[in-house]
Amino acid sequence: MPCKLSTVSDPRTSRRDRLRAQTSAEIKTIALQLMADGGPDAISLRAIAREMGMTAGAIYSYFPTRDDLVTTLIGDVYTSAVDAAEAARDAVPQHDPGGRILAWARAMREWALASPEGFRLIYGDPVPGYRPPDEGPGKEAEARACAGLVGLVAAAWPAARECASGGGAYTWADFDPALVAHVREDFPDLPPAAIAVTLRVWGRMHGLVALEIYGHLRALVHDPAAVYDDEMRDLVTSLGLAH
Amino acid sequence: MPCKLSTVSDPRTSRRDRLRAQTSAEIKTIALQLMADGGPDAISLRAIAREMGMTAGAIYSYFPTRDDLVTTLIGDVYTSAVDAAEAARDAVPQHDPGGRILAWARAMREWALASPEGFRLIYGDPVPGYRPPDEGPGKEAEARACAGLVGLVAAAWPAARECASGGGAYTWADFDPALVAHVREDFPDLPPAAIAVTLRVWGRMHGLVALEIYGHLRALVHDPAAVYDDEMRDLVTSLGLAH
DNA sequence: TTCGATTACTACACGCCGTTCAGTAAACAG
DNA sequence: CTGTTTACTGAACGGCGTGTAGTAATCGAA
Repeated sequence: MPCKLSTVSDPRTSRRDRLRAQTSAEIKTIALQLMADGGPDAISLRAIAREMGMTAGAIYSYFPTRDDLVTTLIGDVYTSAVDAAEAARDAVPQHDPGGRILAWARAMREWALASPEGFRLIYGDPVPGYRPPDEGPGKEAEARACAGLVGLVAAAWPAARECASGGGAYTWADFDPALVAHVREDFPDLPPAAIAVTLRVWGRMHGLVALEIYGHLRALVHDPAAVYDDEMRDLVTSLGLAH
Repeated sequence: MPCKLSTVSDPRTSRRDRLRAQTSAEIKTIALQLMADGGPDAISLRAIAREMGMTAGAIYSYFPTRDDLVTTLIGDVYTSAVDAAEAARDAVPQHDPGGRILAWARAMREWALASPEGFRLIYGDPVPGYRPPDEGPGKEAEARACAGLVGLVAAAWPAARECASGGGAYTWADFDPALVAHVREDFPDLPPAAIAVTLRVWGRMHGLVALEIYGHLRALVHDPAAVYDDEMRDLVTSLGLAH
């Protein structure tokens, strides 16, 4: 425990700063809790303040507007989701690229089912009138997710090339420069078509989960997990991997 | 033109009924217009009434609540989308099942791009706090869409069976009874696994479009259409069809 | 044609929301 | 101890969905 002798304590974390960080964290915690209870639209500054015994205006000392609070929440939630996916992937040995893809996919689906509001926050209309910013922790987490997927595709690449055949020829210029730079640094031998395959893999992992989360699947099939697993196994197979 | 002699005109469509239907249609038109301009959350009863030179309360003579209005809009929009998909499919001859699948998929994507707000209305959080009802024209349109997809899969079935291998065995009891009845009546030779394949096809068509509409793809690739087309061609191939 | 009933609509009120702003009291730095 | 920065309150503004009482027009039938 650090010394309590100095009334100023550490100059970088004064008492005020600590209280501020604590309050800021409490706001986010309560916001996530409200979202879990009543959906993303239940995140109202007044409700948060009510829960904290404060006034709505007080929150403006911490977040300049409600959308900024939501943006921060998206960053946190997205990061936790990608953490879960990476952990699940890394629990499968590298010599089983198909298994790593399955692990990633299942982790993403289970995360989405565990906190559907988080999924809506990231992949849907988060809240009325909200438009995601072009940068920030949310985009950073998305970049991590994308990089993870590229890694999965790269591990399957020699065989997965088949999957890309038939499509038009891709150039590096067809994709986001930042993503391209990342990919060419980590996987120098990968052709541009691999990014297209990665995006397709992403779409394939995303589709059934999105339908399920938004209630379009639940009424039609009793066990969406089985269908999703079939689909993901087919995906792995179509990438030329065994499982 | 029907006679204007009788002041009562047709008893089934009295003057009141005609005015009522007209006003109701105007409400929906303006709602769709507001949605196209400012997203689904721009559909506010007050804005609609303002546009019509009325008071917000007047709309309650036509729709018991705002969610009912949205539900009606979802039905209209979904129906128009399915109409477009069916028309595109039927423009391709039946002896080209792969082409019909491609046509359906492209029509759905183009419809979504043409009215992304409509897509969000159906496949996303339509408006804050809205929960879709268990019945109504929306569900009916969804049933039509599902039936259309089953038809596409059925046309590919002898070859598409491969796609279903590897997965667990499905029973009719695994799926929605209404859907099952529909399928068994129209395609008596189809096994239960075909429904699972249909749902997977749906998910595959949906995934990339959802990512694109919600802005997750646009930043990464310049031509999402090319990627989507690759994916759909791969889908057709994996169903054992040529294109 | 006239009269009672139905209907469309307005006006107003209630409670919710995000946001802003002047004022206050505490915590801080020197 | 003093002057400044900070966190917070309380009230206000406009907008929202939703009810409710009242009004004026329309309708069905005597």
